[in-house]
Amino acid sequence: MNRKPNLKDVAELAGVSAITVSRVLTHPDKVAAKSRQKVEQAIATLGYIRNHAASALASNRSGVLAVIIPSLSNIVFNEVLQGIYSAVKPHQLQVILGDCHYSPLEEEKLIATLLSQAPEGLILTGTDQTDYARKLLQNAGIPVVQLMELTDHPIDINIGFSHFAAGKAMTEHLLARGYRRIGFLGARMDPRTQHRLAGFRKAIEDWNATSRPENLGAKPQSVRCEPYVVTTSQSSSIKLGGQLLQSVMAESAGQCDAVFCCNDDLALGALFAARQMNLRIPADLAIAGFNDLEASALVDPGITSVASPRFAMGQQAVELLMQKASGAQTEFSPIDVGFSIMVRGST
Amino acid sequence: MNRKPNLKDVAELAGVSAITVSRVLTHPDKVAAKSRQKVEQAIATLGYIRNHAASALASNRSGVLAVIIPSLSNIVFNEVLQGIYSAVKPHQLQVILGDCHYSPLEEEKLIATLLSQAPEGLILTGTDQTDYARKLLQNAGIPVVQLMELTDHPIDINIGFSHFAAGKAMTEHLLARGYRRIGFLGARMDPRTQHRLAGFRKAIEDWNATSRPENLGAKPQSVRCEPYVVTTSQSSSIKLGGQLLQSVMAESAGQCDAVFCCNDDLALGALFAARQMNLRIPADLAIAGFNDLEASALVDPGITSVASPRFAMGQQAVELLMQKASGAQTEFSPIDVGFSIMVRGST
DNA sequence: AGTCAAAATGTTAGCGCAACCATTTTGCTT
DNA sequence: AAGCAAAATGGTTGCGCTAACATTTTGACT
Repeated sequence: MNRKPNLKDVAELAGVSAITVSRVLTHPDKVAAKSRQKVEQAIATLGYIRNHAASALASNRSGVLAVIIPSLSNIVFNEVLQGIYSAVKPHQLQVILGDCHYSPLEEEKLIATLLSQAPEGLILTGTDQTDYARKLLQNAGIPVVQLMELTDHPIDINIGFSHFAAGKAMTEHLLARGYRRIGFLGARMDPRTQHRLAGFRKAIEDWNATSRPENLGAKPQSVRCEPYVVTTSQSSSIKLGGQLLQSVMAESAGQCDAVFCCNDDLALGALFAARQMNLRIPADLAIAGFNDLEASALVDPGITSVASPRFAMGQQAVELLMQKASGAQTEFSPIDVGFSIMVRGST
Repeated sequence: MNRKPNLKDVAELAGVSAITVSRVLTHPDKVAAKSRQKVEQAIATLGYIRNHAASALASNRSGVLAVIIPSLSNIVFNEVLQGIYSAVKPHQLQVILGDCHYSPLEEEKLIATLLSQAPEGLILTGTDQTDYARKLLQNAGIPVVQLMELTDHPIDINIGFSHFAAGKAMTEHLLARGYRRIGFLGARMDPRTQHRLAGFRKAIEDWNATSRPENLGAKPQSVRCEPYVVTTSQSSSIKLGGQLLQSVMAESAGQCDAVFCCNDDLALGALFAARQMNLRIPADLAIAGFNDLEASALVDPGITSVASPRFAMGQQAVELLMQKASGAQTEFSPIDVGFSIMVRGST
């Protein structure tokens, strides 16, 4: 006999019935210690490994959690993933991970594929799913988390923070510091980046609409704020940050005195490039980023950035999913995990 | 009827038998265009999604690829993963990913868990599996890839490069540049890092054992090379690189004139710290790293580092796995993908 | 010792699908 | 139009496991 041992083989060797073996694996406390030992012994002897497919089919529980992220290369999602993995462990779930490359259509296909695994739950990034994807999810009848950003019309559970508010807050910080010719450097322009840009625009619009008698910054308050927006659909990289800085400098005829980069990769690139252009930071040019990567705190000067609890978001997503799957609670209103501006030397 | 539709429901609606529906999903070319259309129509109408567990059970094919990496937070493995995901697509496989936190024991447990999914293949990082893990894998009868480093006794397929040779080559580069008081900064000290350190030691030992009449570097050749090794079990970070640089400077009483960092995170941290210590690079201190991260090329001066084809390794792992799974070939000798020293301003 | 509830174990049936082989239909050749 | 191979389709069965219910055993108490 060379085939893989199955439950029955174990049961025979242990001198019990198949269901008892099954119970040892799933509800060990429902089996008397004596039988349990015999069964465990038999399992070890045979090197038995339970057939997950059969188990899932019979029990209608897949033990699988599906996760879709927009990019494997962006370290930001790694931290979320770490949170997910850490929270998943006690629940005995396997994670099936998909990368949709920032494309709602790829995401839709992935959802369809992953749903065939009958996952216990599904964690998505962002809130821009296609209509068909939303329909699929509704029919699937499993808890779904939309992570990272907030929406007024969540599919189910929603955990994140407002990228609009964060973009606005960072821009207000730059304005408060006295910068008036502020560039926005944006790459890839996924929905969250667009919200950051919208926040940027709103902050400046509000600023210009307000007449303020007091002098708030180092520079004269009389100066209206002039935005310079440079975006590209290319994906972010450090190198690109340098290139975009050059673009914004060209566009502003060198007048730009601050740049708000849509993420820290661009900000680092801008910092390195600014040095080579012999710009003093923050005197000649302020640089702000987003995501608060480790390097941002350690370069000199440190880059002011927006921090958010990514690891915790991943954890919470799993926790709420499991709560919902076990029927404990059925409705959650969107959860705002907030953000904070980490002010450093670059502004 | 509110339950999920199954094959039979689709078959009835389409006016064909269940098996025909099954064929539309698995071997569409075996079904006449007319029936195929009817079936596809019915699938769309019902929003049918195939039950993967039942399919796997009946067909004895899980459509799953298991991957275990040592760390989600290390971007190095992300690039390997990207290669894996890109190669997996045409094979219609789902990836189940495990993170063993650099622990062979956790890896062993993960292997046992993942094997219950009856994956078509398994990709592991490194070659330091436990004996029991190796036994499990032998019994599982599926192709296994050990990735990233090479071994003389692979479990099955082995793709990687010699970290010993890379460590040695980088150290020889520093020696050739005339540095004679070289520090090694090591964190976490996983097997690959240890091999790099061994290569470092071997290069210096060889150097000191050789009498050389010619003057090869800027500094007098008569000076024996003095190694300073500082290691920690903490995991790598940029910040830690700075701390380790201080340690090695303390240990060498400030004599250290070059540091070989076991990865680029440490090297970046060392670079940032060195600047704050007002050390000129590479005049006062040379810095070498490992992994060739994007930032290493873009900081000023650029950090000399060891590059390896991580994306390609991931791809190749999947390709060979699938070849083997389809029985095309049964034996592969270890595949050395090599490495290259990217020389930059820091040395 | 007898009673009885609780704990432990067993029996039966079926989850949804695809392999296997049997049968029917199609389309081509003479 | 007949004959025939190839293509298309279908019926039956079982993959390995667990839920639900049925039965037996245990042990706490009177």
